[in-house]
Amino acid sequence: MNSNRYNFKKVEESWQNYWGENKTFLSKVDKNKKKFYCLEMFPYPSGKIHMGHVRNYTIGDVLSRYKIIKGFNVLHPMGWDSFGLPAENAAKQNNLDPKEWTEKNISTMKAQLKKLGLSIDWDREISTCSEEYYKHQQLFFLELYEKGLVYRKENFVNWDPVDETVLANEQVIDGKGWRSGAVVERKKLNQWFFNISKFADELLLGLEELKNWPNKVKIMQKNWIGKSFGCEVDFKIEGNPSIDKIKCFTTRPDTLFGFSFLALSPDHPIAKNFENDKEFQKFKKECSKTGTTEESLAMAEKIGYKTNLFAINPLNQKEKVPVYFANFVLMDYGFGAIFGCPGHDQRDLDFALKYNLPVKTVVKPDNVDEFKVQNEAYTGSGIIINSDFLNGLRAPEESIIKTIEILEKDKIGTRRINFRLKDWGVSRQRYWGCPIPIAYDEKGEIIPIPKKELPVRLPNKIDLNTKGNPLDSDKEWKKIKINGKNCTRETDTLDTFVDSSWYFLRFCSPNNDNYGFDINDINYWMPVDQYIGGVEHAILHLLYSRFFMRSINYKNEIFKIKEPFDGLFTQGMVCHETYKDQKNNWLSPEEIEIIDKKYYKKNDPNSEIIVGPSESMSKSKKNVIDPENIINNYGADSVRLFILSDSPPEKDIQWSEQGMISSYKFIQKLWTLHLKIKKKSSIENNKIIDDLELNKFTNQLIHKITNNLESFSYNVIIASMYEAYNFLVKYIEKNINPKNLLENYTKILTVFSPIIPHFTSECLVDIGSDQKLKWPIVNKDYLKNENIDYVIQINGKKRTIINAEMNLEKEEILNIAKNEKLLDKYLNNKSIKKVIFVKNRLINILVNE
RNA sequence: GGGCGAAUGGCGGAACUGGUAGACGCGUUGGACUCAAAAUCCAAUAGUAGCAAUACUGUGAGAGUUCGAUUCUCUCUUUGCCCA
Repeated sequence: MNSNRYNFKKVEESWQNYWGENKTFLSKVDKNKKKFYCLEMFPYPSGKIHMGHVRNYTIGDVLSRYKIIKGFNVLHPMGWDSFGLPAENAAKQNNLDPKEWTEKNISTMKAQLKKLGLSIDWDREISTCSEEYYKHQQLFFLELYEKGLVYRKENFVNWDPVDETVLANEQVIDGKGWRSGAVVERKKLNQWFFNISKFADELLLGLEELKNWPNKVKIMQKNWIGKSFGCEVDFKIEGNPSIDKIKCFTTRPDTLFGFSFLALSPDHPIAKNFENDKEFQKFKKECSKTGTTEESLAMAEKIGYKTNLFAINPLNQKEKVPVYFANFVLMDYGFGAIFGCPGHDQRDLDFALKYNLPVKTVVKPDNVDEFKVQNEAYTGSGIIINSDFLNGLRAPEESIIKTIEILEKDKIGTRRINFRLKDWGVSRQRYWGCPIPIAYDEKGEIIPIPKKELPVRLPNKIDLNTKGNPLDSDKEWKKIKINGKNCTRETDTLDTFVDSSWYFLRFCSPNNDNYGFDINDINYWMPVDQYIGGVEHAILHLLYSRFFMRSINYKNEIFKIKEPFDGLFTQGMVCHETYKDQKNNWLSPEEIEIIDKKYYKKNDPNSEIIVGPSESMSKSKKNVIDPENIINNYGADSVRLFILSDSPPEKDIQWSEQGMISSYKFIQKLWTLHLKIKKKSSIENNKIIDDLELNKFTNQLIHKITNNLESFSYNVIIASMYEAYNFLVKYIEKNINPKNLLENYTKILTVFSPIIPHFTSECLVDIGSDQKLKWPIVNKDYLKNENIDYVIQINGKKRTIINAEMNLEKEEILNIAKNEKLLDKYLNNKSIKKVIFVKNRLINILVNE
């Protein structure tokens, strides 16, 4: 019996070797074939692959393999997003070189990915930290600089005063540095920016073309870009002769008569006038404690500082309201100044209630006579009231247009479109990133590094334990002579999002030495037909990539691509239960054992374990399952099968050991079935006619699996695989036609092959099939059944099911129903009012009660 | 605080354009094999009542549209994700 067991280790290894040696997945430009570019988001080489990778790359692999069998010329590459902070941190901690650390991780992870049996063209492997990659990126940077899409300006960063370093947003926890614990300050620094906002409107419009993107991602990007229509309004200021007026942006100029204060960002230029005011300084410090994220601003209590200034209502030049600095006004949005209308904006209302400012109602909902805003701002539509000459206008549609007209006529305001999207700050004060190819002369003027001197290489030996930016403290590296002039290099490196903004182009021509890509390759392979990755990149990475294509395309005759990703699929996370002991320490699943449905710490029957909810696998909660162990124990096909089986790919999946084992057992059962089929199909049998039952089943199965492959319903495919197994186990017990069995079985193995490629390859060879797989064509005749179930409803309630011929007419079904004894009690002595008939589906008989 | 989703047996989930709710898997229960266990195989499995045929209830809650709603509309509850 043991000899009949399926040896996944042997089989999987031999097929992985076969694919590697024969370069089965090598892709070449072939203009006679239709291309398909399948790309999964490339991993950061953090050390080992995790279950999220397994899921991501399995989904992509199923699609790639399916498209290959369908006859497409498939490009399915893999690379490494290998610059970034973790390498620098790990290097600091263990006194290593980030490069060595990264390369070691890449080789580990590559070996792990290969064990999954992915259909990847490894000849196209790239790594963003390699000179071969980043030298092209530096050239792009210079080209963008020449086109005026890159500029330098001062901007705020999170500054850790103890470590003397700039912190990324995720390194700021509760307003403190993650490492030092020091209260983070806001500091102004000169930084490089990509002019993404230049393309704001185009990026917004482009979303409409992306038919194969999930709606939610498009909505997120739309909100991120945040186009709003409104106008800028000048408010005359009294109280300080040097301040004449303040410009505000508003989307609701029609509520101007409801204004009761003017609020400025603490960073507004006017703040200079208050620099010496101790109260203001205190207030500003208080504001800087609130984080920079929108969330923290929205949640924070609204605080303000009242100035001695007053603003005058521009519409009637009469009303005067106080001017405040307020923590909830952002300098980056509009002009860093808003007028507060508490009646119709919740934030303004919160502020007004706190500082006892008047609340005026200027919009009244329809169908209400008396209306006054109390504790909740009214933002809905209605009629303008209490607003002098605006009274009676329909808000917001009519009233906004009308008010802007008036403001423009009186030259106190201008129609204006505003975007929330800010320019992309790409400077990072880090070592492990792509050096920015810029230098400064002795006067501080910007001197681009001459293109022929690229790449600007990172220095090899560097002390990472200095305070501040390591490159900045490398005095030798910084020195450079350009055209005989002594210059200093830029010591910031590029945000790693720049690296990932064009890597999909590089995959098309990974070995092109003189430029980042070859235009002929791009024209064939791009755009990516299907991009697959986590939803956490829904905004930044995808938007930056879309921008980067436009920035290359800008003032460029040859490069035509604007949208890099034609199709997008965002997969869910892999989750696992969390465990804690009584001291509140996290425990990993390996430390747990379950006896009689109770959880214990291994070898400790007295321990009590608190089982927490299933959450996304993370090292900090220790609820991680190591894919390599699982692959070693159960094999790649079983893991692939399980990771696809339990949930739809776009939703979260719960990791379950039980589920994993059952997938493993299923592969074993399939093997047992395979051996039986092989034996059965080799026996001569005098039955000659094709077996209708099997042909029907196979064709319906192919039809179902094909549709579900197209719609990413991979979990339903697995269900169909079980159904196929259940069917075949019973079917082969019958007296069958061996030739027909073999034909159908080959087709079934073919449609299983994207999911469990090692297993099906082995089986196909075992039954003498050649290696050239062809996706079976469905014979539509077999999709129809002669007999189908008709649902019989009486007054809308299902009463019985009748199996009868297909395509029966209403009267025929009605007659059958009338003769059905079961229905007598519902139909006898009743008159039929109406009959609803849906062909080949149901009949609903309405009778008088 | 805002934006966007989701809610179906004990659990994960399925259900074409409104037309048999619960496919498939896990778990559970019973049985076969075995000295025994594991493994494997067979059967049952939404709830309530019933020996059964069958009947009633049932897709987070409440309403609405419809001959018919898991599916469409509105209100609410809970929950998840995202916010440089």
